[in-house]
Amino acid sequence: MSKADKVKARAPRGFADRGPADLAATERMLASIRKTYELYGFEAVETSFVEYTDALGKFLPDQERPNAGVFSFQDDDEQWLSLRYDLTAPLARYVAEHFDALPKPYRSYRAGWVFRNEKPGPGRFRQFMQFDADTVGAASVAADAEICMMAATTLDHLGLEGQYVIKVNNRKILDGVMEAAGLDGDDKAGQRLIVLRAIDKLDRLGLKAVEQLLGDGRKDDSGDFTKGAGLNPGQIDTIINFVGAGDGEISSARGVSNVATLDNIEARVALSPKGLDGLRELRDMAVLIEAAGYGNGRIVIDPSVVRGLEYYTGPVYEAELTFQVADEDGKAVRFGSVGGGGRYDGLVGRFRSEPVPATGFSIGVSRLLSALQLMKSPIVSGKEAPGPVVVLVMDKNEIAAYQRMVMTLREAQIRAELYLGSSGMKAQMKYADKRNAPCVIIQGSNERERGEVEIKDLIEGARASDAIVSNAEWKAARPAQFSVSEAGLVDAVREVLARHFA
RNA sequence: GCAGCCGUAGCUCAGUUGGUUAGAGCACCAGAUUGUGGAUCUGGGGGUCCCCCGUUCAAGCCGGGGCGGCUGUACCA
Repeated sequence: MSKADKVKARAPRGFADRGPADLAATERMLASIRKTYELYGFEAVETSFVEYTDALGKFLPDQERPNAGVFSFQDDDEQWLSLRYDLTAPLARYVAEHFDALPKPYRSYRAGWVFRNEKPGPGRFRQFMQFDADTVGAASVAADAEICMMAATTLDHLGLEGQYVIKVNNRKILDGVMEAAGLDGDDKAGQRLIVLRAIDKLDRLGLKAVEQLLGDGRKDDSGDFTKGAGLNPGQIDTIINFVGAGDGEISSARGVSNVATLDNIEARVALSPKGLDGLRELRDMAVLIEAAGYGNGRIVIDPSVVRGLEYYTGPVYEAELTFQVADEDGKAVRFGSVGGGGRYDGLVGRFRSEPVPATGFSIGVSRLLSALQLMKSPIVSGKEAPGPVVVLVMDKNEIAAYQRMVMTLREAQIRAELYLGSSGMKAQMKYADKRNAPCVIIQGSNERERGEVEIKDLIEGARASDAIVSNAEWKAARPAQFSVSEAGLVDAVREVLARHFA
């Protein structure tokens, strides 16, 4: 078979493999998050990767095929199925399906993979992990406040204290502001969407760009033109005034108290009744947040937060990391949002006759992990676990004896393996080195006749090699190597391990 | 989707006005060392020069089209 006929080995774009170091780091991070969620009284639940597409609400208006952003396929009865694209819609399905059996309010958490068929980029994958917590069946903003505080606590427990901000806004206020700008009515729905998207870009593009996007439009660096919302100057003023109510400039409204921000909004914008309703909700939340001690910089009311554009109905939140680090090339990396959420009072109600209020928060696990890795957090960069002890095969006729040594080590709860390849001793040493083996066990005919085994401490040996220049010397010295009786194998290996991993 | 930049070995890249059999470093494998991971030296494997069409005596290099990657932007429910 010529090489041209061979399949090219490559992961599909937007999908990533994960090695042992990443897996261990992820596991440590997830354990910390899980512990916090449990502490807050949330219970675990898991739903399937695949849902009926209509349960996700992802059919296009023509009702014939699913939205392009969702991985979908047809069952043998022609029903459309989709890979879940978040954990919220499936939870709504789960709660509706088991409504009678669940305690209300129902407080649950879950971690899992979600899939989006979108253009991937740095830090953006088509398969990624989210870790959600939701309270279903509680209409009170106390539930929203609690979720925000738990998000803050979670990041605190991950060692990010003082390096993040949970930003809070309310979709009702956004609607109220747009109504105040004369953007109410069904015929202006498209325009409202453009306005929300423009506000959402404040962080990334700045105030000037947002103004352009609210007006005629904006030309970006590549020369590409984005059509704007076409608002008149008065309308633009109303929106910009509102967005700037945090600290008059941009989003991270540090130094401005939440109450002051709310007063600002009220003073600057003649909100509609719906907007005032949202404002009152945020005031209630601010009181709870203040009382619990989260008021001072950890949870901040920020008028520029928009979040996902469809199912949110009330308070929305976004967790943003505020520090900057440089990547391997020395370029500054902005993490942006590592999580977000909000109130979605209509989602469960799609399955039931009565409305079911709900609110939740979602952590982007993959993105948070890379942030923690770039800032060299101890949670993800903990000391690497030692590899297995490798028993070398010096004599292929004695494999049964080597296998017995492996079993003896395993029975003593020591990670161990027999070298299963076919190469010579040098290659076996290289193998053990690459496996991070703390030591190797060597028994050739000489040792066997004496009833002994050689133990070579690879960590100590590597250290000793620094001082040695010639290979002859290196070989002759056999650094960090000693001989024990076969019966003393386990004790000797334990001693080596204790030397390095006590 | 739109725009800009870029496609040569597993990785990073060199390759003259178009001219023999396309190179380097790193990585990998082996030997020097019949039983010792480092270092050194020697050797080796590995290429559809992204693909197709065209121009030419001759294309990695020139032209057209396609595909892929990166960046920005849009979309992100």
